[in-house]
Amino acid sequence: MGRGKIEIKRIENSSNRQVTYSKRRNGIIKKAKEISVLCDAKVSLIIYTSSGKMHSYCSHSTTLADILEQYHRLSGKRLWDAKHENLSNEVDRFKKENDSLQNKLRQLKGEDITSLTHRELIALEDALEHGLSYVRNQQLCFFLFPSVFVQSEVVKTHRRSQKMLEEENKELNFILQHRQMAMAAAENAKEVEEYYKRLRDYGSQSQDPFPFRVQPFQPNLQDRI
Amino acid sequence: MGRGKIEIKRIENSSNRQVTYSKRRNGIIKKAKEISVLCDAKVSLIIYTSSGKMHSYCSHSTTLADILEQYHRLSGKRLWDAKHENLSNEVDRFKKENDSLQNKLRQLKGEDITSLTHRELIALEDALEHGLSYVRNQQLCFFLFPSVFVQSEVVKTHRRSQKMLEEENKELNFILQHRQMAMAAAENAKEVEEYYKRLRDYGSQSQDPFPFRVQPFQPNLQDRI
DNA sequence: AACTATTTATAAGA
DNA sequence: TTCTTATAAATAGTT
Repeated sequence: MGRGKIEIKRIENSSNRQVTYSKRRNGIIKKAKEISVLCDAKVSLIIYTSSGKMHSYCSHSTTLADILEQYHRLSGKRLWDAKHENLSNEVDRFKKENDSLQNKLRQLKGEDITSLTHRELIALEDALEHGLSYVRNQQLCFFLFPSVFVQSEVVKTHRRSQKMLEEENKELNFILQHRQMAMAAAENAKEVEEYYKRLRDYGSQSQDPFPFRVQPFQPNLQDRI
Repeated sequence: MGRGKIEIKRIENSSNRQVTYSKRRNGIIKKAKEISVLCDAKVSLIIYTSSGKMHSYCSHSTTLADILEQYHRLSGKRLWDAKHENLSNEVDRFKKENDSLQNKLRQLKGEDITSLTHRELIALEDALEHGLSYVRNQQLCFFLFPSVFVQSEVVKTHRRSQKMLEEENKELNFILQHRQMAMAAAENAKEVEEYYKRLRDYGSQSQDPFPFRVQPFQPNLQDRI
């Protein structure tokens, strides 16, 4: 219907295509209206091009949702099923992942570990120790460079120096203790001799034979380094 | 278009209406096909009468579900049922929870912690330490009762006794060190006096003034308890 | 966007 | 329903 007959195939000229689309779209929507009125039919028409513009027609006194509901009932084709199923699967997937993550978290917190094998326990311990070392290292970084973005190389280097510092500290503390003990020992040399004597018959006595006057060094001092 | 012009209003004669419906339905579906081919358009057409017969057309290479999906996106009108929306929400919820769990896990592994505050780091460290103590405790249980199902009460009790054991061990080690020192000090009393003298002018010398003969106790001995 | 020659759809009849 | 056909409607190409 027109000046010439056309073959029904894609119109390659874009503007021609656009014009034809516009004309025929109006035509088809008019037809849809007509059939819905003439024949008391329910019609839903959705039409859009690749350019994205969408037009739709839905016969009077119904909604698209109604029509789709009917479609669903009459055709038996459940439009949403595929989509629905996908979503359901997705939910399941996430649920499972969630459970597994929760489990891992609980295990890292030391809960629910009675069922683990020895090997798994060791792996868990390693993971925790690693985490702890990173966290402590980060705390140190935080303390030393509160406002600086700390790069991992710096972190590593720093970590090393931290270890060294700790070692040094331990040594220093040891020497300090050593000296304190030595000084105390010197001052209490006589008393020490007495203790020494007592020491020899230690074993027959149940109470501690060493009410030592020397200041005892704190056994947990190293923990506080 | 026909032998006579007709007014667009409901055709009251039922069989006429049926005939017209049939003819125009074919017509509109043909038009839908044509526009979809000519203009590269996506078309969805659902049409049915009160008598219940339904016909639908959907352009090639798409499905009705696709088109409705697009409709949803372009029009913003929701066609899904409540169930669907629930599922969508559920997926979102799980996704978020998952992200948060993943994040926590990463942090417990010591990753992504540069952005944490000091307070958060301390909490993290505490969590790791707790986890570690539980895991180590469990390892001990594993070692002690390899084939027994260990109930949590037993674990707790055992943990307590382990703590006590550790304390006792520390004390014993301390006393041992103490005595070793005392014995050594007594034996080296004279030397000690000399050291003591040296100690007084300590500060002018750069090298260690205390080449102590007393056996140094191992500073990491406690670590090995 | 309007025009119009032509094709297409279809109303009425069989 | 389907076929036929006269005629209304739609529209391709043009302005």
